[in-house]
Amino acid sequence: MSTRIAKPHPRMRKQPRQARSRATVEAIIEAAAHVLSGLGWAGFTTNKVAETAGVSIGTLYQYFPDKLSLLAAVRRRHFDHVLSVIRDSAEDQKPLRKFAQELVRGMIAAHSIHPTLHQVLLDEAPGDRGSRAAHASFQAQYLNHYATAVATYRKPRKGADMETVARVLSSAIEGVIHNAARRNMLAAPELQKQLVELICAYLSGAGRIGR
Amino acid sequence: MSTRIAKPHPRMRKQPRQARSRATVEAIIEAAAHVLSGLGWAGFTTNKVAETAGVSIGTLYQYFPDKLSLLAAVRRRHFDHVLSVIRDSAEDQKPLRKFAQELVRGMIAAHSIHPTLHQVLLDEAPGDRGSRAAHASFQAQYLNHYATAVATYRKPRKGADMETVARVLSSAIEGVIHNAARRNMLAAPELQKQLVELICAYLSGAGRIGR
DNA sequence: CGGAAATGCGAGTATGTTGTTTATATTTTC
DNA sequence: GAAAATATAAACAACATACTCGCATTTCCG
Repeated sequence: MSTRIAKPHPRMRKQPRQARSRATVEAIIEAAAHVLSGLGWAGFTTNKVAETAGVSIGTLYQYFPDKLSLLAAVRRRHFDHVLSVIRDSAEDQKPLRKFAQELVRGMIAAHSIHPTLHQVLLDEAPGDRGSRAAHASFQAQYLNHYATAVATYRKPRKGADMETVARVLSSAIEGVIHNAARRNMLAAPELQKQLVELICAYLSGAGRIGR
Repeated sequence: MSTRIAKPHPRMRKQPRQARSRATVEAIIEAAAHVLSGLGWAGFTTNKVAETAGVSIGTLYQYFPDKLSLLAAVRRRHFDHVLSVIRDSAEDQKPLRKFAQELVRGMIAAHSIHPTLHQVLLDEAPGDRGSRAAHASFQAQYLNHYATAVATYRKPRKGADMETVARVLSSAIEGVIHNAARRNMLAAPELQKQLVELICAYLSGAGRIGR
């Protein structure tokens, strides 16, 4: 076989070796997340990202072969973060309310840094061309954590598809948080309380009043 | 007083007089909604809209002075539609479950035509420059209808701010529908049922198990 | 120190996009 | 059949923006 091509990672043009460049790369990704969240995919330009990062455009292209690889880096970082939040809030057995509280607190915290990043990543930005598998994997894990929680806290009822319930729950939470983020209301404690109550009510399954 | 300036509407360059042109304008707005929903704000170009409408670009500019006025037209039409759905589902006294069912059915129907239009209009597209008042008015009415429903069906509980509850409810519903739209799952009856249950559970206020 | 490697710079380019106009053709009205 | 209304699409001008390249600066290490 021929020699391995010097391609350490398909997503990075040059591997940062010194501490300085590692900080630079971090700054670029952080700036990219900031721009993406603040200006949306339409306003996500490489020049803007470089400027925001306080870095030259040339420097950016020294580490990221193109715009999409930068997007992919942001996506990876954010998804890893969100995933860890969900995992933590459901890790060991705890009362429903406690679970809901931790989940809400965690999700809100995760979105407080870059309020609309999550939605932009899911809706506006183009899907991962290179690693569709990674994206699907995230979706699967994400849903799976919710499904686990549902299975734990919700008594199985007739004809209630686990997956659907998990999807409804997750998208409802995301909807509330996204909406609050747009209004800069993420910090409002009243909102957190209501979101917790929504979760608890749905999972403990009231509503079937008449029967 | 001086003569009224011949500016029938600031949003339309030329008023369509014949039936043919009225159909053209309608086709343009419809195409605009379609493009906006399918390609997002980033893909929303006047040329694309004209092409989709099966109309020349020149024709488009005969009736819409610029891109934003076209966007405004789409927004107006869509918001009017959504508003009427909510109004209808809460118009007269009916049991909670009935209300929820009609609301869900109506919202899903409204989103089935252009699945992601609502979100694009709210998130990606720039806000109305000309008629900020109109936009605010929509928001107010929208929330108000929800608040009314909340007041009707939810027994007042300690420290539960009506407005917050209404916002949580509306954004949760929007989140679920938006998410389902992205997956082409709007038609799934199981999803509708779960969404109804979510609404009922939250409004009838279970969840406070321990007390 | 001092040379080499790593890192950073930013003007410049090339390429495309896109909103809009305009001169012309076709259709409708009366 | 003339005038008004409507439709056409080529062309443009302005702009945006992803990306390169040659060179300057900093860090590493003997």
